[in-house]
Amino acid sequence: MPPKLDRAQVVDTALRLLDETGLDGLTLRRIATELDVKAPALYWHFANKQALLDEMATEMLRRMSAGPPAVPDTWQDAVAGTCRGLRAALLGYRDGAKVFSGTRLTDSGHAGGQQALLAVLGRAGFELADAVLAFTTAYAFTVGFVIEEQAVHPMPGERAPGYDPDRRAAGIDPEHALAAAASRELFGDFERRFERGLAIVLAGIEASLVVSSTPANP
Amino acid sequence: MPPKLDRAQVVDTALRLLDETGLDGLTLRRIATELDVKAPALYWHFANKQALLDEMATEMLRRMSAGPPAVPDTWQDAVAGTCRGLRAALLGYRDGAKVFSGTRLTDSGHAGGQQALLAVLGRAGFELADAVLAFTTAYAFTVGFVIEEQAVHPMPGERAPGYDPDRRAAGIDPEHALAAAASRELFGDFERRFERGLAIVLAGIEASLVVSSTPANP
DNA sequence: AGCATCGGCTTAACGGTGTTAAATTGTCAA
DNA sequence: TTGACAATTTAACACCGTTAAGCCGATGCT
Repeated sequence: MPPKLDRAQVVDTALRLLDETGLDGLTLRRIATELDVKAPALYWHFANKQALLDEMATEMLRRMSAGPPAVPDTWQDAVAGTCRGLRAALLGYRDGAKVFSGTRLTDSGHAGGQQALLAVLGRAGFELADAVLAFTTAYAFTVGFVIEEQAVHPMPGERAPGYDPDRRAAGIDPEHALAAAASRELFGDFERRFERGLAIVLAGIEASLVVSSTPANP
Repeated sequence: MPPKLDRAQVVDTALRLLDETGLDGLTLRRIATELDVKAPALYWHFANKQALLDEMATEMLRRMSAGPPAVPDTWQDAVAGTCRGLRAALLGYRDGAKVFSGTRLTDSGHAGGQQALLAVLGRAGFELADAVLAFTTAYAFTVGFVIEEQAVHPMPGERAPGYDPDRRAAGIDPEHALAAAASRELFGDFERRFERGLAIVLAGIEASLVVSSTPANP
């Protein structure tokens, strides 16, 4: 019997469904139905649901690295490019950040991208430990940022209920005028805020870790 | 009939149970049993499970702010103190970061802490927008960091299965020697890495946002 | 005092979930 | 033709969040 299913196809469908249903609505039965198959069939290809989610997260990253390698000129470009790519990958699917942060990556294929980034940092004069510290810091910032971003914007464009900045500000004790004004700032313009936050992290890396002040592009 | 239950007590028990069972194992029936009550009773006090989780997250933060106000000398101390407090609060419970990042805070009580932090930043010469940017960046870093930290250390002290650094490194394509070496760096010494990452963010804020170099306390 | 109100809980049940065991089908090799 | 084996279905289990209806004890009104 020519197998109807294979792992890649399941992952693919599951990712497509994720956008429609969200992580909570993503059930094995629903995925199976979409594949014209009964739910237990999935257990032939995956040990359990978590294994499928892991593979989904891995596939998300794989698609992020899919583009042209984009050789960067400076280590700043390399780190920023990786972070922008990661953010784009997570924003590419509803609840992408939550799926991602809840899983263990199954594939060490992304080691390639990591390797390239570390190489660039090394060439720019970073010790290995410093390079790791630098990119994990930028990475943590990115994941944390997108998690909050997707809490407000489940999908790019649409806005989650209950996250209207003005309503939110109105609910705050008027004694805390600053916090109220801030909350208005908090829920908009994620694109810009991400870029500025990223710039902060890069500046911090430069200020804290770059020892030999070799100019990036002599 | 003197009510057996009240909201605070439910939240308290749920938080205690969270440590034992983890977020996945935290069911309404289990919480109810622990309170010597049947599951539907909880619906008298909470609209649904999500509402309970929201309140749990809020309570976590409330306990973080519980300590002495800790008036900081510099804006760096203020931001760092807040981030350290947040990390400690999230690490205080198993899956704390996941619970937290999956919820909308119910209480604007934490606006007080926010207010204080913004005030310190304002006094240090930050525009409001810059102050917000600064602390949200530090905040995003903190949340992202702890999420990864708790994926490796579900509870402080114990180590998640499958996250042994050496095993992990061994699984990596030997072509990517850098990445392999890095992965050994990646899973240890979270305390130190957090502090260094935080220092990076602070340095970045200083380099990017501090315009008028007025001393913090004139 | 008697009666109605109502807060706070229980019992019973619904539809749905992830997961397992066993039976079933189709395909290829001997 | 028969047997092995991969891939799927059928049936079922235990448990989940949630809702509806009923019960019981306290409280307030007349």
